[in-house]
Amino acid sequence: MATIKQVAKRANVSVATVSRVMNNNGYVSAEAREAVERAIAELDYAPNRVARSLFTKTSGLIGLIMPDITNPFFPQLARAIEDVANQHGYQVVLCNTDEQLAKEQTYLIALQTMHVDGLIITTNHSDNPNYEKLELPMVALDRIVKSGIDAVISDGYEGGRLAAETLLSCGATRLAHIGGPEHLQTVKRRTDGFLDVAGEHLVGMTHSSFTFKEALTASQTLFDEHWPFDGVFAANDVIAAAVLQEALRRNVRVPEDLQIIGYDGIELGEMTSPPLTTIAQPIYEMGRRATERLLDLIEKKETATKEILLPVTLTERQTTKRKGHDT
Amino acid sequence: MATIKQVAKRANVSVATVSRVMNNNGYVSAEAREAVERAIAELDYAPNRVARSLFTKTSGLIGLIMPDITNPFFPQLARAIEDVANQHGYQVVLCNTDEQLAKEQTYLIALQTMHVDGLIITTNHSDNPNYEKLELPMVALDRIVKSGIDAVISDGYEGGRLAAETLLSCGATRLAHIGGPEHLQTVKRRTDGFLDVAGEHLVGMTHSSFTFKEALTASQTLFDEHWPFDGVFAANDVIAAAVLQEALRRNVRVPEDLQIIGYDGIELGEMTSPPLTTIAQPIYEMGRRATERLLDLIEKKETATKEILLPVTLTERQTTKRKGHDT
DNA sequence: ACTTGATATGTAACCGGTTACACATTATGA
DNA sequence: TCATAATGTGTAACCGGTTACATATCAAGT
Repeated sequence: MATIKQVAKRANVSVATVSRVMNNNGYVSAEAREAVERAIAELDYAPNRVARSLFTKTSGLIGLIMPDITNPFFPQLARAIEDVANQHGYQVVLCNTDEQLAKEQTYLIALQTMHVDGLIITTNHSDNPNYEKLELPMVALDRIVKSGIDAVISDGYEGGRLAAETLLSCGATRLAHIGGPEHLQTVKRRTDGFLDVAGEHLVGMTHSSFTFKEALTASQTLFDEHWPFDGVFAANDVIAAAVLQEALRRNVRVPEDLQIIGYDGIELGEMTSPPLTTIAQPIYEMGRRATERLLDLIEKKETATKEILLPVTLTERQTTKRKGHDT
Repeated sequence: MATIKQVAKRANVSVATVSRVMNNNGYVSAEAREAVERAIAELDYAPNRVARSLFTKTSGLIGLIMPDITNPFFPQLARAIEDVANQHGYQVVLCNTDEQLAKEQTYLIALQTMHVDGLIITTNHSDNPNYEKLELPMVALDRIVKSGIDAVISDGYEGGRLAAETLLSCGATRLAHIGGPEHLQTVKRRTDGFLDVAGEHLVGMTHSSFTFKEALTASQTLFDEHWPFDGVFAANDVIAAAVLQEALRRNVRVPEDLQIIGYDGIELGEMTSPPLTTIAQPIYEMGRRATERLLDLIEKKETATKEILLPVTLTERQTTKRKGHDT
């Protein structure tokens, strides 16, 4: 890799001039510029970002902290983030924390010492003190961090309500629910919304983590302890898939005998048989907005904290009956 | 963030001594060491990786180039890679190329200028010349790059054979196949293995990309043009899920009337109803091995090229009939 | 007692950029 | 015509580490 010094020598100018044409600032004569550009082309020169980073204290790196990229909700988010980061010339560093404080702490230090320009956080125990003392632009995504940190979330409460309303308007009368991990506020809101509308119709409820295995166990518990019910709202699509599988295994017909609504709108929902009706979050959009916001924080030095709340929509597939207009 | 100079001043030593205790090399007296350690603790000092990087020309970063993290095969791979990288003090930079040469090229330059220590490549047109001229340790994962680049792959040919043998030994006699993208050698081998064993029994075959939507279209084509068949081998689990969905939609019973075998062994396979029988690649293991190999290349300066071929296994779930020993 | 090697530490050069500053030269306006 | 501003360019300091090299002390060996 050529260095700026080599370019300077070849173009018969000083490194300062080369730097000026690279960064397009300061005065440079037309001839000098041309000479430098030719030298750059000939040497296939690209400036060393590490060196630049040392001086400017910006790295073009953004840290992405998530619990586990393996959870099917996150890849889409990561993709959106990486896409817009990349469009703006940033790269993203992937960190899986498994929600372990110790791992988070280690990553935070690593990211800090490598001078990332900002952080997107899709994980945290809401009591995690690590972030607040960090002096880095950051935005929480699908999570709420209590102090003055920007957040991009979707309207879980409304989503929960929508799920209940849909189930009810599709003829379900005995509702059940499997909630998600209780420490996740954004997920708890789905449950809150659902319960507020379900009211008297609720006949059973349990909780599960977002792993399929546990969701299956939770589903079994739900069936064992609360059957019969004719409408289930699951806190995410993975859990919904588990409910569906368990229902089918018990020869319960879906949607005839039991209607199921999931949450998230991940691709998995299309792949089950029958495909899942779900409350879809605008996942890609959430990632995009979060990253754009972060870049604003980084580049425009905005400071006012903002919470961006995105709407959810019902994606009707085949685990619910058609309501209203029948085709 | 404190600098080495501040630590040195506080400990009443020179920066060289601080550096020596940080890196644990050179001679340092017990008192000096202790003073430095105290200063480090008091100032909460962590060395600036950018500065270190500039001198040492190593960054502790490895670049991960994949087509699309959104494709459910890749998150597990990414997780494995990130895990072992992290255990060795490396971070990973995520790059989604969509298999576009231009994007790859851009990433390659970006990664190079930020001095990544190595590359893991899970994508490429086998004719891509970009990598060969790069002087970076790298290993191809689930892909084969023709020149002398290390590769970690699983035994697709054997997997294809195993799929056919399983179908046959479970009583299928009319076999069909949906292959993957034809430019992917590792995927083509699955088809080769399958065809070699299926032989006369093959009644239909088509191809599909790895998106669910296209797979669904391909499935429909298969049914429209080649039905009846009683055993299908799909080139990956996403395609298998599509075949399953289409079969069920046509009221074909699985596995009674039609047996289906997928490939990959991703979690999705557990979540369909019924869950998919599949040829499982040791995905996490592949990611792990690739990363370990890369770190060897980086740290031990190994040079001999190696191709690591990992075995696949049959994961029997419920889209095939039980063969042999009935429980 | 004197050479020699091990131990200990500081100074300064270096990595490859950016930019403040000094110093020209040329254009502009009074 | 001359003061002043705009333009153009190079030198060197700086970012925060690492390490070669110089220097000094001390213990061991002869």
